[in-house]
Amino acid sequence: MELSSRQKRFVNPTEERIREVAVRLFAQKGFQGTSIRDIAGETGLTSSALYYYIGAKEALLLQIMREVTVPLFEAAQKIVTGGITPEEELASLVLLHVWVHGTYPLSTHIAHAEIQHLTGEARQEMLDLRDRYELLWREVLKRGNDEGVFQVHKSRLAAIALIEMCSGITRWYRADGELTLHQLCQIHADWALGLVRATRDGSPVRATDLELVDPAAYGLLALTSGQ
Amino acid sequence: MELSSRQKRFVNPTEERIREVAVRLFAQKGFQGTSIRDIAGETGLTSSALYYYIGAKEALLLQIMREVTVPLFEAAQKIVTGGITPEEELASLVLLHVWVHGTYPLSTHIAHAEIQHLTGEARQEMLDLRDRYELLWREVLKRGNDEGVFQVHKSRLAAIALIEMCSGITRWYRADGELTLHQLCQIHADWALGLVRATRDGSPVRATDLELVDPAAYGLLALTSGQ
Amino acid sequence: MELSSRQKRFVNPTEERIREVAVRLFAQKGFQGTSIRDIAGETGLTSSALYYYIGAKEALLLQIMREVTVPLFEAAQKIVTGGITPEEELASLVLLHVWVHGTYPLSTHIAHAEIQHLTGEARQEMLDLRDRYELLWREVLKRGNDEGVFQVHKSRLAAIALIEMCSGITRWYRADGELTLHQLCQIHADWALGLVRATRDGSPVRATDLELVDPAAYGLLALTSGQ
Amino acid sequence: MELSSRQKRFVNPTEERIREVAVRLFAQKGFQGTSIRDIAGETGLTSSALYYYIGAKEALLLQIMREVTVPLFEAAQKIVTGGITPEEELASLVLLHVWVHGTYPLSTHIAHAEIQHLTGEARQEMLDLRDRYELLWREVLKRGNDEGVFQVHKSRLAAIALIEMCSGITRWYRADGELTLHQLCQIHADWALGLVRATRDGSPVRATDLELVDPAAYGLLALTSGQ
DNA sequence: GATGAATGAGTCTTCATTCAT
DNA sequence: AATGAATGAAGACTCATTCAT
Repeated sequence: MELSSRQKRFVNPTEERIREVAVRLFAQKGFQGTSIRDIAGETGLTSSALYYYIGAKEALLLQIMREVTVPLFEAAQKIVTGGITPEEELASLVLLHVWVHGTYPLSTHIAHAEIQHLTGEARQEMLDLRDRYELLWREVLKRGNDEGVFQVHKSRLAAIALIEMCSGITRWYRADGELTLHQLCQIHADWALGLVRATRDGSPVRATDLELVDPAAYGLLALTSGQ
Repeated sequence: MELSSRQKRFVNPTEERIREVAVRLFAQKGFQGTSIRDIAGETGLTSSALYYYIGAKEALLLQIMREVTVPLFEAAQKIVTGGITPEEELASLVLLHVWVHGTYPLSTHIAHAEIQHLTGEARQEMLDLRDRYELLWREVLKRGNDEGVFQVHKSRLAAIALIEMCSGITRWYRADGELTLHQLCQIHADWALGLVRATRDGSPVRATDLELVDPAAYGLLALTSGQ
Repeated sequence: MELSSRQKRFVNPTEERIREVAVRLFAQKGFQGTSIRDIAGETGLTSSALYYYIGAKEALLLQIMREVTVPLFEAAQKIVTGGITPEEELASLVLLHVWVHGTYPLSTHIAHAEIQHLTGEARQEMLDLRDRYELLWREVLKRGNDEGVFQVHKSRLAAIALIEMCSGITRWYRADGELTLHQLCQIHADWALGLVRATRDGSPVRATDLELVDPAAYGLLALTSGQ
Repeated sequence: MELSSRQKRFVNPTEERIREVAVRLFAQKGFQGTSIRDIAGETGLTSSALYYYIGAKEALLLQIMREVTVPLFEAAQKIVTGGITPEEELASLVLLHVWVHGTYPLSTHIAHAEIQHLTGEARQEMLDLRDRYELLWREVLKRGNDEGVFQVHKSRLAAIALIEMCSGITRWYRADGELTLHQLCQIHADWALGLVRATRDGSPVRATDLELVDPAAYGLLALTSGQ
């Protein structure tokens, strides 16, 4: 699934608009449930004009997925190589994950739910990325376990369970709730530390004990759409 | 979404076969991605024959969803009214949930992922059921909190987080893995107790401390398909 | 290119009508120049009804091609194994070819001109059939040469040249001309004998010298359409 | 079908490149099967740039056809008015035809196969040219017949048959074969003389008996593309 | 219990072409 | 001399569904 030449250039207002609409519709009605004409209609373009920009419906899906999963993965990589304790790493991963999923609940939901509708290389690319992302979590769990800070066997399963738990937020969170996204991040981090039964010096580690960087400060995502 | 007269009767081998195939295909390719002809083809029926049994594609989806969510909800209700401690209730809910999701990963995945493709009353029915199911968990959390056994505020959020965590298993579990489903249930129950920071008499509650009924013993689901 | 199950059955009036129309349109406007809607329109069917019968546009083309090329090839095979002289064989092949191309000028023209629009196995099948057909002619030429009846080197080239010459008739012949198809067959046979400089006992062989079976007598083609 | 002002100028490297690509693609995939974007892609131009040069897709086809059919026709005219014997005329026509078709197999194939995709005047122009070309052959045959050199009645049919026979070469000939084009020309001329049963002074006329100008010497075609 | 035939609306996508710049 | 953006019509094909039999 190569991007058409048009797509390689820098962002362009029409492309942005298309992506915005597509993200909204894919999230609402699913990839298969959204027709090219739906997107064209809400964008104010003809469906042939859409093809000038996107090349194929699947390419649009891939683009939307990449836009949110690639930066998430890269930021997670940086956390893991940062010379901090396992509990800090885990909490940071949670903060990042929840922050990204809370900031871009639609795109992240799509990235999670529509992989099956990619085909060929594109699908493999996304599956690989997901696997590598899970691996990062898994290694943090393993190290925490080895150092006696966590008590969680089956790190692969636990990684999946933790990620799923943190992704649940996309199902209900919208920016105008009573809790700030920052608070939500903290709460989830604390849950994760509880789940892995993190203890340091005999007493449970709480999220509030840790000094963590607010993921908003990373400025890591310059997404123009994909809320 | 009324069931056609035919569908009210007791299970019938052809109907079962249809549901089996549909479950497999819906899980694999999504509801919209699966055509009536796909199902007919794999069942060995004509698509018009299918209509004799199912009435409409959406009715088939609803049936599949109900078949797994209704018994799950009813069993959960029984747990909650059972006069046991909050930690036992929570652990039992987890056991039940993981056991059902591990036993019927395809159907439960569909019930989770395809609600958006139901319309009208059917959709509302499923949304309500999901809400009421979440409410059961939420109340357990609240009681645990009130009794000082759990430390988890935001019980609504925590309920969702726990349920999502326990549902992650459908993404990878198949019956032939190295862990038994029984072990998986225990592991998840322990994680849940950790997450809510369950303590009794000053020390953390572990799943192994509790005497719980094996959900397999409930015999609660007589699903004929929908693995 | 498998035929859909529908197509395997015996001829059916609707299918026949479709094939008739398709043959006429493909011959007139080319395969690519003919749309499914064109065919549907002239058949009085909707384009979706068409798909019930044909499965795919390419399958329709393949069917039309097979219907005329397979019987032609099989009849040619019988001629070549018939224990007659090379000049009789050659003349018989010409008679057969001209007769088939005169009787079904549209289908044969399509079979000749549209091979490139088949893909995959279907294309290979038709190319192979054409090659094997040419081979039959070639072997007749070679044997005639070996026996000193013909003087034509480069039998492969000559075979192609002869076949092309005899196919030219599809460009102009329609049943209502001043010449009967029977006369046309004879004329072409005589040309072919001249081209290969057939001589027997020192004098040129003429088509009228030979006793040949009228190909109409073969009753070989039961084509219902495809004139 | 008027040529745009741009096209009337002398050949230009970009135009040549376009024609080269178009000839290759039209021959390979047919006129309708080749899109303007295909041509643009292989030329390295945008499709709008193409329009600057060609005006319309059909004009490109007409150009390609003219480029090869007009010089062929004009050269044939010169042969016929050249004060030579009918057998020399016929052989010369064959030499010319085979030489042109062997030298430009793609363009000649297109000129033969895609007439139906021209419309209006352009189509008429090409049909007329083809008819006038056939007429030249026909008159040669008639004269040969009248003079008792040929024995071929139905000169119109024979003309078509001969032309088709000589055109068959485009189906397989490429410059790198074992036979030179010169040899091929001779062989075809000899076949033609055999077909019409040319005899002079009681004995068959063979191509090698005649002194003929090598068509390559005419220098008649200054085609820049269209191999 | 089941099917062959059919439909109308819809699917994604490509087409030749235009035109302001 | 060339292009980026756009379009409207059309392309092949699939959809869920119906209904007489």
